[in-house]
Amino acid sequence: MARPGRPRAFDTDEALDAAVEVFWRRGFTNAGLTELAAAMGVNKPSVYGAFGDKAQLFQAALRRYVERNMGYVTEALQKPTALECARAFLIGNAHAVTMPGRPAGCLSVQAVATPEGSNEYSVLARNRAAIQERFADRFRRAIDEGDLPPDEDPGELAAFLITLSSGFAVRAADGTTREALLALADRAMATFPAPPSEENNRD
Amino acid sequence: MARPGRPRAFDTDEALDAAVEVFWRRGFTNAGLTELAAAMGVNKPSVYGAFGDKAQLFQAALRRYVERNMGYVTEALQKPTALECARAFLIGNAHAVTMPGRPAGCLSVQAVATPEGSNEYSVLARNRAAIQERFADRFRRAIDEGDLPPDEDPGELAAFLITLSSGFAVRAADGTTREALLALADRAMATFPAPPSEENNRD
DNA sequence: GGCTTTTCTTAACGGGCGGTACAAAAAGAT
DNA sequence: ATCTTTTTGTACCGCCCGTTAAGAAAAGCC
Repeated sequence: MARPGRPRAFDTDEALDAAVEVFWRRGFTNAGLTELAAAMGVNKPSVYGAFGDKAQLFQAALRRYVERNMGYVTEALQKPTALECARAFLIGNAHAVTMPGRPAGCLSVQAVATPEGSNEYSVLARNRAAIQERFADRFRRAIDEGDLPPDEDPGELAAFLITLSSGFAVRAADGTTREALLALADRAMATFPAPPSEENNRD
Repeated sequence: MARPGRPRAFDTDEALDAAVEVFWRRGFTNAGLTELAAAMGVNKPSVYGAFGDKAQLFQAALRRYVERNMGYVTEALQKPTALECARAFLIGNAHAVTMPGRPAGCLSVQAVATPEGSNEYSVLARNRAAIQERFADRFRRAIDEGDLPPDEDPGELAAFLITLSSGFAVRAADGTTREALLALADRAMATFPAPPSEENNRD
């Protein structure tokens, strides 16, 4: 089982969690390798040994961030109706960007100011686009199921949600409270289109 | 009139415009002084001579950005009704963050990932908060003028607009088109509360 | 003409950045 | 025990960062 060689003296997942925290708080460029290694409780060469260079570490951190702090996205997508789905997403996002004891805002948005055209930037943009696409798919299904009006634009509706969540992330980083964001989520949901007619699926 | 000493060989306003462009495209941390000076068409010591250090240059650039690229805020605030005011702000913002030939997004949001607690960060956050407060004041007046329902929350309404505009900036930086943002602005305006009753001011 | 003042250009400064060479240390393999 | 493999800690690399020292150049002042 155990491979030969000196065993790693630290838990890679715990170290990665620490890296997530630093990138989340400081963004990609501002997070220094010395700072990262210190937060991870590890020497710099060990970081390179376990994760590769800074760019690879960032991508690993982003993946971990998504799976540990963006579970609300998948949960929201599983709600039975489009309306519940959208509401759960906004509420989940408002909570995620205002978690007590964690950095305010969203790792993905916090790192907007990475060098343009860099791999880091496009990874973040693609991440947002992928989530948007999942919601667009969900809303297309909702139209098929008669859960949304057939003339509704599922892509635009998804874009609306992602745009709001990006805004939430910026405002949370500015110090906006969870309660204020939840109130904004409520307000935004007032635009959400009602089903075409009550309990009338057209299958 | 003319002071003694060798005259400055460049136009400080033009140089500042070039600095705005760089900060806008790259954010505070990613914008290097070598890069800034080159874009400004000036040697580094001249930058220090004319603007002070990087932080002061950034603040000067932000001030210029506000007065040259955020005129739509003041214009929107002068609209006769709260509804027109809000709509003009969102449409103006959608245009501003998608100006052809200029960086996508907003300088103020692009620099979110400045070191937390730094002067640069708090200057940006205060800038957003100040704009939000101007809209809150405008909406308070609208309630007095019977232009908004008296039970409406002017601060929350203002926060909603600022949050949307922050989201617009992030999405524009991601490549979202002006048309798509304008559609989102339309959608958001659907939530906007109507006046209490038609053409009925209560003065 | 010199003298003063200001900006110009050139060339560098210390420091922190991302990244690594090296050898000691700790495990399995034989 | 000795060899091989992998991680560890230390100490360092070259580079680019923001910033500045030094002196030449260009204006007004007298």
